[in-house]
Order: sequence, then C-alpha cells, then structure tokens
Amino acid sequence: MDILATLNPAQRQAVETVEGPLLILAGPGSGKTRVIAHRIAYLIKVCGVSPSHIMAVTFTNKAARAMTERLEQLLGQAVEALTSGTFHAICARVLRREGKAAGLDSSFVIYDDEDQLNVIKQTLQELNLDPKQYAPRALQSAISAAKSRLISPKDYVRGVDSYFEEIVHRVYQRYQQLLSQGQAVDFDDLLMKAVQLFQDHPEVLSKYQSRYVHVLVDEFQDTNIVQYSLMKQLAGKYHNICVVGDPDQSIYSWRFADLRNILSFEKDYPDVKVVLLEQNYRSTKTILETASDIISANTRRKPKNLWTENETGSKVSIIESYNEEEEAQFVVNKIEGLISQEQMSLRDCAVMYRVNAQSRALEESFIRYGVPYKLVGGTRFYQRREVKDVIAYLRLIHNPQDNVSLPRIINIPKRGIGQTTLSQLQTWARTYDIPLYDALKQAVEGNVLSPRVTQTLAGFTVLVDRLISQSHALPLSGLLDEILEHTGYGKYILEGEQGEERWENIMELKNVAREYDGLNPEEALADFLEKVSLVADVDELEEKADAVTLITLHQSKGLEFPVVFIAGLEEGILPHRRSFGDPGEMEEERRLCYVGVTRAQKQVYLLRSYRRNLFGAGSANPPSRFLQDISPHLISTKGLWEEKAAPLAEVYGQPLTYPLSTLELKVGDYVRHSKFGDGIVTNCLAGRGDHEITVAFEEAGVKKLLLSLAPLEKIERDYDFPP
DNA sequence: CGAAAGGCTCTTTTT
DNA sequence: GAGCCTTTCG
Repeated sequence: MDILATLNPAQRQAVETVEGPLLILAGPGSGKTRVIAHRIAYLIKVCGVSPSHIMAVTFTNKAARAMTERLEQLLGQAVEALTSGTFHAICARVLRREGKAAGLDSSFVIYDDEDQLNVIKQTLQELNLDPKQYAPRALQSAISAAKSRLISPKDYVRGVDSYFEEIVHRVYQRYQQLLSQGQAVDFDDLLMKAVQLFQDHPEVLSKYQSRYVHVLVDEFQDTNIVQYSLMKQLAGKYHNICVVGDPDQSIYSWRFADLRNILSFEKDYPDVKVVLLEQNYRSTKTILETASDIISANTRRKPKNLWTENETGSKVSIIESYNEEEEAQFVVNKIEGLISQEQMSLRDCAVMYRVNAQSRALEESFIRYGVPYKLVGGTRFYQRREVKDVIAYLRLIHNPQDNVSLPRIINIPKRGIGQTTLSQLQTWARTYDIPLYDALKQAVEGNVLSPRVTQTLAGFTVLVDRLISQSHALPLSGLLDEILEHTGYGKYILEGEQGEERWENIMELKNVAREYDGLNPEEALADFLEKVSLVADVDELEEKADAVTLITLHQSKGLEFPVVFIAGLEEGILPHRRSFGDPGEMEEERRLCYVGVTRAQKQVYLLRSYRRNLFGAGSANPPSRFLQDISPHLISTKGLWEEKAAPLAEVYGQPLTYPLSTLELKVGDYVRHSKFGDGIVTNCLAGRGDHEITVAFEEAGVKKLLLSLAPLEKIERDYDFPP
C-alpha cells in the first residue's frame, strides 16, 4: 500500500518532511491522527528508520493505542520497538531504569491527586499551619505550578514575594522531603525528575538522544514547560522533532499547559517548517461554520481558514428547557427518535457537559428510560475508596516506606489503631526522620507504648511482613486474595454499605491484576502499580459497547461522534463562572465549547436550561454568550433568544406541560404556607409553565419556592409584619 | 478507641 | 449535596 496515496497535499507534506523541526497546525477533524500514523509508517517503510529510533508522545494512553493500531494496520505488522505513550508514562519508564543515578529507587510509587493532598495535610500538621487558612488544594496547585516550571524548593525561595509564597515554600520543601523519604513521586515529579536527571547526567541523556532519531509530540498546545524542556532534551542531537497541535483546542492551561510553547518552538528552531492542515473531513459545513463562529470571537488567536467538502447537513439545534430534568429528558427522547427514525445507534451519540456534576440528571433520565449509557469519569474506578484501599495494601507491600499508604489502611478494617496512636507514631517518625513503618517497628521493639497498643501494632507488623514475603512467591491475583482474606478487608467490605457493589469493584481490580500473573511476582507488582497510577478515564472508554457516551468536554478532546449534545450552555456553567473575571480564562471556555462542537460529524444539539439545580442550590442562568455568536442561518430553532420560547410540545414532539398553578400572586401579596407559616411575596420570577417566587416568612425566613409545588394559599392581611 | 452527629466548606477541568 | 472535619458521648 502506498503510504502517500490517500493523503491531501498538506498532509503529504507533513508526512514527507522527515528531516528537521516540523510544526503541524492541525484543525479539528483534519486527519491529524492519520497524519501521525502515516508519518511514522513512512519513516519506517520508506526511510528505513528502525521503530526503536522513534518516540511518539500522546496525551492519553488511549491515543497512543489508537495510533499504534493504525500504524500496524498500515504496515501490516506489529511494531513493538516503537516508544509511545504519554509524557508521564515515558518518564516513569526512564526513571525506573535510570533513577538510581538521581537517587531514586526503582521501586518508587507514584502518588495521585488524593495522595498528594494527604501528604500536604500531613505537612501542614507538622508545620503547625491551619488548613483552613492555607487550603491544601491551593498549596497543591502552587506546588504543581512550580514543578511545571521546573522550580525546585531551592529555586522557589528566590522568587518568594508574599507571605503566602513563603508558606508555599515551607510546605513545598517539607512535602518534597516526605515524598523522597517514602520513595514516592507525584505526577509532576515524573516529568521534572526526568528533566533534572538528563540535566545532571549528560551521559544518560546522550544515550537517549542517540536512540531517538525522531521525536513526535501530539496535542502540543497542551504541553507545559517541563514537557517542552524534556522534548527539547530528547531531540537535542538530531533535531528531528515534529509537533502537532491546534492552539484553538488548548484547554488545559489550568494544568499549566503553556501556549507559548508554540512560539518558543518557532524561536528555538528557526529552521522550522510549518504545515497547516485546514481541510476538515469530520463535520458538515454547518457544524464547521458554527464552530468557527464561536471560536472567532476570541481575540487572542490567529485566524484559521477551515473548510470541508462535506455536505451542508442539517442545522444546529438550540434547545431551551425549563430545568435540567427536562433537558435530560429531551436528550433521551431525542436519541430514541434518532435511533428509530434515522438509523443512528446509541454509540453514535455523545452527551457532553462542563462539569461532572451535570451527569447526574442525565444519568437519572437514561436509567428511567432504560437507555444504555457509559459514563466517562465521574467517580473514577481507580479513585474508588475500596479500590484505592486495596492498592494501598499492595503499595505498602511493594514499598513499606510508603508514608501515605500506611496510614490509609493501618486501621481499615478497624484493628484498634486509632488517631492517637497514629499521631504518636508520626511524631516519632518525624523526630528521627524515618519512614512511618520503621517508626512503628521501633515503637514495638522498644516497648514504648502501652502493652495493649504494642501488641496490636505487633500483630499488624506480623501481618504486613508475612504479606511481603508472600508477595515474592505468589502470583499477583493470589497476593490480592491473601490480602483480602488475612487483613479482613474482604469481609469488611462485604459487610459494609453497598458491599456487593464494592466487592465487584475489587474483583474487577483482580481481573486487571490477573493479567500480570504470568510475570515474576516482583515485576508483576511493580508494573501493576505503575499501570493503575497512570491510567486516565478516557483510556478505559469502551468503544464496542452500544451505549450513549456521557463525557466532560475536556475528556472529549480527540474523540468524534455523529451526534453531539452539549448540555448546560448557560452563563455560569459554560462559560463557567470561575472564568468571569479573567478574559484569558474566558477564551479558554470558548475553546472548550469549540472542542465540543467540533467533535460532531452530523448533528449538534446545544442545550440551555432556564433553571438549574447544581450543588444543591438552584439558580436561573441566562443563556450562554457563546450561543449569541452563532449566525442565525445556522440555527434551526428560532425565537428562543427572545424569551418567547418554543412551546414544550414543539420541543418534545409530544405534549408535556407543567401544572400551572391557578394561584395568581404578585409582589406584596400575603401567603400562608403549610409548613413555613405566613409570609409576604418579595419577588416573582416568571418561567415557562411555572413561577419561582421568593417569600419572606415571619418565622421561617426567606425562601424561594416553585409555585407549582409549594403548598401555598393566598391570604388577606391589612397589617404589616410585627416589628 | 470508635461511632454518631453536627457543622463546615466547597463545589472545573485530570496526566 | 457530599465529603470532610471536629466534637461529643459511650
């Protein structure tokens, strides 16, 4: 098969330019993945480059897999020697192999978000700082920001410019000590330590530089400064560096992705060639135009000229609903219609939203109507309490110095080791600057605690030590069984709330573990722990199952669906209210919307709800400003904008009305509520089919009520409230 | 030590 | 609403 035959001229240029730095600016649906796969195939087949000399970095493991599959299809054979994966996965591999040079044991564990937060809380405690005053989250973010810019605790102190930064410095310093003492790294460390390793050990770097003759980086717009440095280091010898990205799809600046990397790239490699991929193969003309309308309102961007030979297609629907339930109901009804009337299948449809909390109403509706769906994200599998507990046991066995895993499970199930004892042990550990587990053992041996506590602790160490020795002999799934049985954890879960569901999750984890049973036990455990640390939700997304996909806009990047629903196009949701004060963030919200729309091949439904309950509190949000930027000729539904909403029957295709109370109320009227007593109406908010009224009750205070639901009657009073 | 209750805050996105 | 934390009581 001719690798170049099916490519358009721009794509072909991107594939054939194999020497020197190359920047590919690829619009959505422009065949980016295809170009990458073809480029690698071209390198291997036409240029005779060995796959082992190529590194391809992707944003998710799933993208890496997709790319490899495509490549193998093209070549008609497996390509095992190719290095591919996320920056994090690749760095983890490098550090396992070379970490010794940087003082990192090869059995290091990788801490996730929650683990990090635990370490920070512990640090605050040690430093006598009040977590209310210094939010652990904020500190975590500050530390991550520093690491993303390659700033070590030592470097950080030089830039300290405020009291908060002073605190950050102190926390950062101790945090890092605790991590290295426990032979642990966090996500940012994976990248930063790799860069430092290469910096400090030129001989190691040179080995990798010689190996990787060609380096490719996908989703370049979402790389941060560390990743950029790493990429530059690796490509330092041959300069055959190809980066692919789309500034308009940059949606991870909150994770310190830095769009300036694109500018730096052009500056650092003056001989760079730039290829624009502007022909879209994914979407209809209407969808592409809609997307362009939305993104064009961003001022800090380079205009692009996206075009497509695809058909015009149907118009984009803007659907207004009364509340999120109605919104969800519309989605489900519509999908049922698409399936019965337009030969769509469930897997063709995706519902996207800004925040995970929005999935709830949607899920309820899907369940009620019995429509299969798959939820990406939410409470993620590897974040579930029971899964993390079991992993914590495994981590502790693998690395008893793990200062986060030990406190996590030391008293789960309950074995009489409470907060008091734990604190004592932690103080001990800090005093002698030793890992917690060592402190525990010393405390037992030295007999410094009460006999009862000592005995309990001794029992625990025997348990752990036995598991450790078993871990050298048993296959991984067998080790897992041992843990469940001998720690009592299995029983504890089964007898607890939602026991069966939680047990199922553990069995699911065991299924994953079983895949490692063939390896030697040490390696199996290490590989398994690494795998569970570095999986993303999208990685697990099953394409085969016929079900509707529920997914956040962020996670939808890189995917495509014939039909896309975007829920919650309201001020405060999309754009999110946190972006209101910052034009830069607002532009990112817009890009997020753009990413969502450009996922669609055939049809787009933009949903907007008049009322929305999110996080317990209800609110009435105006329609999203992004809707305003879409040219009227692209939209099918008219009039929504001018408050005279389309009647429900029209939206649903079937009559559906809200019970409109016959009670006529206006501001100043007195009412009696069966529970709250008497009060006065202070505000009326008219909705479609219902009214939200605000009542100041004499006793119960100010309440917001829905007229249709509230047990209210109008009363006559000729006097004012008592003073 | 542990269970239960109450209060509090925080609600974005995730490798 | 939920999850986290603190307080209280047995």
